[in-house]
Amino acid sequence: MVKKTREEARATRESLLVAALQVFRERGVAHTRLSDVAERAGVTRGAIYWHFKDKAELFQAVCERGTLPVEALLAEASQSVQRDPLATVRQLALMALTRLAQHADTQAMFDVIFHKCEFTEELAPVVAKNDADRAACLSRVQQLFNQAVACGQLPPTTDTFLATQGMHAYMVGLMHEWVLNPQNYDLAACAGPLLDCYLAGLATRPPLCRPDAG
Amino acid sequence: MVKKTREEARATRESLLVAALQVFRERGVAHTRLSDVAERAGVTRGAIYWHFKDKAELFQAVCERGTLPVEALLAEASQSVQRDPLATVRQLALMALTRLAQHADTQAMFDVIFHKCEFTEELAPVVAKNDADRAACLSRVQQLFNQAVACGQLPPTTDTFLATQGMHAYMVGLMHEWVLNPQNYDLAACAGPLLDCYLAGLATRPPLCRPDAG
DNA sequence: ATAAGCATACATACATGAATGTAAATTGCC
DNA sequence: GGCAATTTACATTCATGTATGTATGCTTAT
Repeated sequence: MVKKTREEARATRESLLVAALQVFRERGVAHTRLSDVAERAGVTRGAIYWHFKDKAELFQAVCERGTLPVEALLAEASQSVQRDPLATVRQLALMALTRLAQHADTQAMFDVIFHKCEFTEELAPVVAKNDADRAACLSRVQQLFNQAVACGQLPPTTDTFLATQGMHAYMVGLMHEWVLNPQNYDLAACAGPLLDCYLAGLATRPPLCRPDAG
Repeated sequence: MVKKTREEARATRESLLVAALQVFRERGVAHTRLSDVAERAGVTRGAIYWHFKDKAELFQAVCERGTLPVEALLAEASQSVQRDPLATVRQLALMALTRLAQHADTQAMFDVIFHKCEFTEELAPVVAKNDADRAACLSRVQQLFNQAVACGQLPPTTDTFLATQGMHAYMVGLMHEWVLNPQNYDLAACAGPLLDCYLAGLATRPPLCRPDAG
């Protein structure tokens, strides 16, 4: 039973991605053998090498499959000029956290990325993509914070660069830690209050100093 | 040249830990060959197997060597009953960030733990220790937040559990991201303002709701 | 429309190298 | 001289990548 139709081939590829995500999460990326992934997907290693050059490319595909929808969200929100920039930031962050809270695959993704993966030279392309995504996201958020300053939602002395770094760190930390133990608290329910807390801090006591700013 | 004196043996062990930290950072823990560590330390693999059972034990030793001083800080601060609990939290966090900013070995440690390491079953003891440390830290911080509520520094309706989760996430995120690119901003200089921002948020709009709280 | 031919989507088998753990050998301190 | 500290040598395991096999879907020409 070889040579499937095009649709079946796509299905095989998809099941490989799903299997890889699972096995990566269980064993860690580096310790994962492609034979395990193949077995989980119900094929042999040959199938993997047909669809992907090697483990790195497989991992990259897994990552892109997971981050694609989030990026779409961000891009969508980046289009329009917002009347309420802070609310936009809040909404974006809330959507990201909500998605994480509700989507099992997303949890698996971030678990792998945060705790089951070594970012070494081998995964250079993934690292580069991560960096680019982060930069784009940070840049967009800082834009929104700048707009927030402009329309009086944030104090005029706000260092929006630092505010953005803090915001991003907060998000990363929340996801990083929550994924470790999803039972710890109900993220979907608490995301709003958690975000509002930081945003309130920004409004009342934003970072001002930045001695090394260029 | 074999059979060193006790002091020399200790020095060998120490240099192995240093070498391991470096190589772990460069290649990632899983991809590190013990032969590389040995070479870096100027010995052979045999020396490693004398001092440590295997790579996991070596990694564990590296971790404990790095987290020991931080734990000491926390333990110290946990002793005294503080008159100004929020300031204590601030000071603890500030010390952690400052140490990270100034101590190259600490940067290497967190770089490894956050980005160059897969927490799989193989490293179960390290994971367990991490969990215990985190739990202790969170518990201590929540105590302090409770005291802060008691003495009016935080609103009486504050959900100190969530506040603690947020605080911890913030710290983790700051370290996680800053270590990726220490040139990005001067952490030692910005840590204070960044912390004050979140703490101000806690004071003005702390998380209240927690539907799933037991 | 259909048969030939080519490309596709895998499976199987193999060769290779690499890292590990251990056992034995070596040397020098106490 | 016995043991501590380390080296050297060895056996084994294991995952990888590749090369080859193969059967089927797809396409084109007639």
